[in-house]
Amino acid sequence: MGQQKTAAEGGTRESERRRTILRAAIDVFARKGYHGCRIADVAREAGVAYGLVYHYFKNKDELLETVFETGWTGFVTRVRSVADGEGTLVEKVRGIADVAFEAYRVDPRAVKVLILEIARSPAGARINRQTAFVDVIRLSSEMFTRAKDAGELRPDVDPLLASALLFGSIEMGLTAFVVGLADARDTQMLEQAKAQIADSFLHGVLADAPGAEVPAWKREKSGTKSKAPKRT
Amino acid sequence: MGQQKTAAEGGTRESERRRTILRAAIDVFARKGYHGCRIADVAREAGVAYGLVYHYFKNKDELLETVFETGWTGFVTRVRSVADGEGTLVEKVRGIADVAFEAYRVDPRAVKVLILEIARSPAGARINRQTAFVDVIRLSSEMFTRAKDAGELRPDVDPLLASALLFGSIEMGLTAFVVGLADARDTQMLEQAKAQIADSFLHGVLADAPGAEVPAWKREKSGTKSKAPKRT
DNA sequence: CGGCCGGTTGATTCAAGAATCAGCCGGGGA
DNA sequence: TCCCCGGCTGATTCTTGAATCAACCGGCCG
Repeated sequence: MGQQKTAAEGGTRESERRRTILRAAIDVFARKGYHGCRIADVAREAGVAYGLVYHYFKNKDELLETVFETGWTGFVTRVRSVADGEGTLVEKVRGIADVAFEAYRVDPRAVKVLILEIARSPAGARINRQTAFVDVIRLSSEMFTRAKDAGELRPDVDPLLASALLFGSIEMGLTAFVVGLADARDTQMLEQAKAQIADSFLHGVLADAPGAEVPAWKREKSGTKSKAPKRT
Repeated sequence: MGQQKTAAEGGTRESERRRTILRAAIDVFARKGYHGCRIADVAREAGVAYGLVYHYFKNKDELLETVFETGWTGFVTRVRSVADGEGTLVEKVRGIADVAFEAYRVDPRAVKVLILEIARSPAGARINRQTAFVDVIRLSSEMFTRAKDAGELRPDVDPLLASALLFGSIEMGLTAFVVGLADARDTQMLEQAKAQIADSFLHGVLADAPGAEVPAWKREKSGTKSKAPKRT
């Protein structure tokens, strides 16, 4: 490839080739799983010689590690900016769900790899993967702590656990798509899932108790059936 | 190994070995992960000859498969009996959280393997693992559908998604312990987590809107079945 | 008593696939 | 023009660990 990006531009030292390989790795990992594929598969997918993979990555594990860092840091950054930014807890929770689902919309394969191969990487997984994962939980945990102090959160809710539950919901919601339980082609459905995850997390799934004031969460979208809950 | 387990007693001496191996497999998988361990590790852990593992199990994969079936079917059975049994949605949700956390209390290692190695087994995962996993979601999804018809569930909530979210919450809650984010030694904490998961899922995490009636979920311990909608 | 038989052993075999390495190629500087 | 250099190639080597297998117990039955 003639492309002489070279160091001249200083910026992204990352050669085109390297990125191609990374991209191929994501696709292959998503399709056959980390353990279920060989380096040769990645090379073929990238249209590159076997050895070149090793030119850019020390070994197979570093390849996965890089896929992880690439995708994860972006996610963390966005989540952080939401969690640490201005806004009510409700907005922030919605914002975080937004970030996650947007990531999925943009690159479902990458999200699949993150969820399937890394979030639950087997115990052996050295390095920081697990750590990084935990970091986000902590990050959002702090958000909840602040919200709690502000009285936005029920006082008997543990922030750390709340944080875990939020991401658990998001992850499993996404997993439903990843696994094919729900049809990801339907953008509509993505939107709805995102909304419901935030809603359920914030307000619960129960029909409103009789006599309780009906909150306005239904108004967010088509407020059509807004009066429904009222049971006897 | 000298230890002749009094063969005279007849009974299940044969399956005794098998069970020993299975137990060892769970422990080793939990410690080093399926891919991170060799059969030799399992054999050593079980105090058994390498070859014997292959006498009882066709191959490494069948070993994992068996661990899975053993643990999972028990779980599914319990969940089913709760989901299909009598009771309000609130009780059932609590019941399901109960089942999961009890399983963890009884055998944390096994739960760890189920969560880490199987629930999210990489794409390649043959057989029904993924299917079985999806089945529970469906099972509980039906429970939610019924609850929805009975007016217990908010009408704008999708049952399938609700189901995914419930298990997502439970799983991530458990993961917090598995990963060491929370201290599992503290039985107290297990109880609290369990309660909060159900509470959050049912009622949300938000502080009550001003003026709304305050339900009694704060005292999760003492028969909270309070005033949930009566079915039938 | 002897031979059969199922459970048991662990060294040996074998395949997969990770990692290496001896070069090739093409551009650019001398 | 020729040589150097670094990205690039892919056959070869090496490691790992799964799976096999021939032999070994020790009870039990004939």
